[in-house]
Amino acid sequence: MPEKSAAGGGLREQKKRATRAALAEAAVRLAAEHGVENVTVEAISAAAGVSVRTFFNYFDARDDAFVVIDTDISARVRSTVLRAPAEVPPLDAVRDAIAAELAEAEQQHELWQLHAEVLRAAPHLLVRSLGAHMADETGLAVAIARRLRGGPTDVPGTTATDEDARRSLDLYPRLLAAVAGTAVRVAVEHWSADPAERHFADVFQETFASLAAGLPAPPG
Amino acid sequence: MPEKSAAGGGLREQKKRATRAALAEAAVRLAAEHGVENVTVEAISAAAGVSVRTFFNYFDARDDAFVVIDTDISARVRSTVLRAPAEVPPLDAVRDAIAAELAEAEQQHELWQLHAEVLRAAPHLLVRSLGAHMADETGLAVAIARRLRGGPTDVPGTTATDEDARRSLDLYPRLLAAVAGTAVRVAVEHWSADPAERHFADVFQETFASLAAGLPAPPG
DNA sequence: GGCATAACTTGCATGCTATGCAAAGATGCA
DNA sequence: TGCATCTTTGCATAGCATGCAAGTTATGCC
Repeated sequence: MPEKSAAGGGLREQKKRATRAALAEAAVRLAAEHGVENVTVEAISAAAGVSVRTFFNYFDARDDAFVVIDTDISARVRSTVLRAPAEVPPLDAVRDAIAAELAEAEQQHELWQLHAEVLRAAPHLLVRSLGAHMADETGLAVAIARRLRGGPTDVPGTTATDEDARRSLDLYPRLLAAVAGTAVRVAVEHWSADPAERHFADVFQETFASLAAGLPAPPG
Repeated sequence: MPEKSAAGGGLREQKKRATRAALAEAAVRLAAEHGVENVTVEAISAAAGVSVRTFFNYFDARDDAFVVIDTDISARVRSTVLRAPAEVPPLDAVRDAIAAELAEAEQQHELWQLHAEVLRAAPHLLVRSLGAHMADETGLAVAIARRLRGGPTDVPGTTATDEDARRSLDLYPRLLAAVAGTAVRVAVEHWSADPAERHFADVFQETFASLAAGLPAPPG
């Protein structure tokens, strides 16, 4: 029964963390061994030493147990984006924030490996996973929007193209957040098709480079 | 019991299309009226005039009924992309193919509107919708890849940067397909938040313009 | 037309997923 | 210690999803 990162306040809090982690870990290990579809909630609960009913106190749906390893990744991405120097372009800021998180995650290697394996065998879970992790796409969009408002030129007055800018501003953060998430997913999928060939970081950077260049046809 | 677009081969084929469409339409209408969570498979099946068991012959899961409205949109997009003149950049080809389909879809206005409404009220369905699009995504990626191979310069021999190009080629079509899908979703979401303010086509074009420019920070 | 075949639909049986409720147990605090 | 609060659990219930076998309907071939 491993604990989560920062050991929070009281005993209750710790126990909850431990239970959630135990359930998630049990789910992933069982799935790696027997295949996702052959793992029942009952089995997961038993392996974690709690009742089935308790499982559903922690997860809204069976699939969610396979999906969330670290709950607050998206929060960290948001705050990293906000802390980036003002002169860094938004796309770069998002890219670097995500890259940092991915590098971080690789340190929990073994479980992460299993997790990736499980997700690769179950595409519908991969969607759910990326959806869950960075996913409060809307949250990231808000962070980006805030970053833009408090941006480089600390805005004296309103310009002539004001209305036009505001409209763009609404659309742009949403688009950037969504596209970034998609890019990560594509990078992971492409890389995991043949993990040996290239480092993931390499694929990741190429993906974002293509985005930054406006998705031109590659030479060839 | 409306029929689908191009009336396919036999009577069976037609009936299947009709049944699937009836189920999907019933699902969306019931969801719009009573809320997604209050619509049972039984109700959908009854409204479509088939048994519950038959529902599951058409959809793997209840939620899938709310997600796919027109099955062969993606097929038409693919073929349009392939038919585009060779000198058109990939991103533009994809944009125009999708734009054409969307213009088409607006003729079924009312149902489409309902569908967007339902998805907006049910975030988890939107995730699932993503999943559905991902299936098409691979198909679109293949079309893009083929288009690139049979592209402008009809490839005499292999160049020096060959390996590099091949790696890019694998990643690029996937990325373009995925990002295009995401862009459409974002455009729809943004537009549907306030449909009166702008024409959808306008938002759509702005979205793809931002992509083509490499997602630079908007002026402001 | 009439028949054999393949495809589609249906009801039944079964097992898993998910939620509400109330009782019992664990924890935190004075 | 004893009270207030949160958590866990079993039970009941409803809906979701699949396999199977039997009944219906289209299709192709004579």
